[in-house]
Amino acid sequence: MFRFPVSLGGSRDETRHDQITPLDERRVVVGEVDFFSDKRDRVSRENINDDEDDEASKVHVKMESSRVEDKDRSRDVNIGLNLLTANTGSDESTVDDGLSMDMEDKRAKFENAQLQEELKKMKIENQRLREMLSQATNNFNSLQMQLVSVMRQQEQRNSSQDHLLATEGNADGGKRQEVQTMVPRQFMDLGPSSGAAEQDAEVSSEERTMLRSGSPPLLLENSNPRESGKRLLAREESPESESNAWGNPNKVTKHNPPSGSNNNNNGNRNLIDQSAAEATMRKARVSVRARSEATMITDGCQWRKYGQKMAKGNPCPRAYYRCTMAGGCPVRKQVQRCAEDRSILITTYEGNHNHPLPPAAMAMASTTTAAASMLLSGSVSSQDNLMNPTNLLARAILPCSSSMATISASAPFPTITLDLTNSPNGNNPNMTTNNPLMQFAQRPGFNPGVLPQVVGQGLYYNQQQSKFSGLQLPAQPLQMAATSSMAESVSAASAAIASDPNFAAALAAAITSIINGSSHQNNNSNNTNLATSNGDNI
DNA sequence: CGTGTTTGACCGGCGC
DNA sequence: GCGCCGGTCAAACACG
Repeated sequence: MFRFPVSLGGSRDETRHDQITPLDERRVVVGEVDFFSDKRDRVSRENINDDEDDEASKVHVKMESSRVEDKDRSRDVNIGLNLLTANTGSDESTVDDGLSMDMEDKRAKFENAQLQEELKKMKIENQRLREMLSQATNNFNSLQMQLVSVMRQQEQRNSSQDHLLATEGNADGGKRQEVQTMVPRQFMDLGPSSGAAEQDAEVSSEERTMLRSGSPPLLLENSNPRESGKRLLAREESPESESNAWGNPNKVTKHNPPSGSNNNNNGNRNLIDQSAAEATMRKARVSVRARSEATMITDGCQWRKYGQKMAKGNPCPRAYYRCTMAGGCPVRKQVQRCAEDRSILITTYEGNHNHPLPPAAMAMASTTTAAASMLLSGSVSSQDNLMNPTNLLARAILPCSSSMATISASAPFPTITLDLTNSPNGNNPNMTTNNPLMQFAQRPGFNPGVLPQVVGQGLYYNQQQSKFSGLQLPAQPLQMAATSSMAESVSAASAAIASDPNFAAALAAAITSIINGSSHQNNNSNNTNLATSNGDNI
């Protein structure tokens, strides 16, 4: 049996932090800093509320509703009460004695109050629906524009590919040129999808490998007797991770058959494409810059340090960590202090978890995964250190400024950097207020069980999940996941939007992921722990 | 004794 | 081919 804590707050450290004053917090040097603690959010926005911190979601929901009620109460003064007394007065007999008059009056008031309560609820619901509609419309427009862009790119690619096939003699050079021009789109297909894009993704992935390694990806493992095979195999902690191709990215590409015939490898195409996509996903990195005096940020996962190196150009050593929550989990992270500003901690995540995550870990995982999905889906420009200002989806998920999130697709790995060190308020050391991803993850009402499943690429549950039977995550057939998860994801996303407009940002990434045909398995509806702990989210 | 950390060695990729 | 560099391994060590 393997159960994760259901508290949104995650670790006990957070609970402790909840009890200390900001002054204490400054004094205490913690071992880790948790960017997804909802404490600060609550302190800043809900300091009036003295509710217990047992369940952050409940607290938040309570506050939100009370806030609305306050707002509506003021409306009552203007509208409701006057109407109420006027109406009752007109309806009642003017010759009644005072006692019955009072009773009737009270009853009428009570009824009117009830009606107004209903009215309030309907107004709130109406407003919520409007927001949903607005968000959905925005996202739809963004996606539509992106779709058009993608289709255009595909057309260009197809035409250039035909040209390449015609001039097979110079295929190599031609491919290189093509790949270079297609860099922003080369990660387009992350999962098993249909259509030409799949083929293109496969091709471009292979070619990317060729470009990176400088050698064809074919049979390197066997062709290199110089213990490369031994080395590579030794790097895989478990046969599972190797079998599902979530291990070393280099190795993954080496397992792929040659891309010599970049079309009609139908026999293995799905497998190849998936491997390529997974390899790409594994390569993608999400870097989080945040101010912290601690040695490592708390992201809810368990990490084991496996190395430390002095990186060039930085006097601070870089530490390498591996996720140890499950055997063979390919996720790794690097932690290093910024050379310019030692108070900035740079944490770089790589890979995807192949096991269920506790709620505390889902926050960070979903954030980084959303960013990675966005990066890999081509939703953002891969121009180094530039966000394409015309990319609406990228702006939807990272609308604040280009200084907050930077994309780097330069070799060796495409990396998206979430910079949490710049605050519009200037002095907030946690710097999360202008980051929708962080806002979303920080919200007390945030249901960490929603996004990870919506963002399909993110929290990858493979067949190893049978080890974690305590989470009631039965493996679903892939096809079923592809169909049912779609509807459930949309439903979950809608629900989350209703509770939080900021969810739109995450939804943008989610939709991107879905559109890209990610082969995620939907465990949201099955994860009773998460569902029950945050069920009163709306 | 089990688990996690440290640290020197090793490997592959890449540029010259 | 060589050297640099990032990343990883694994033996030694520390700790509870």
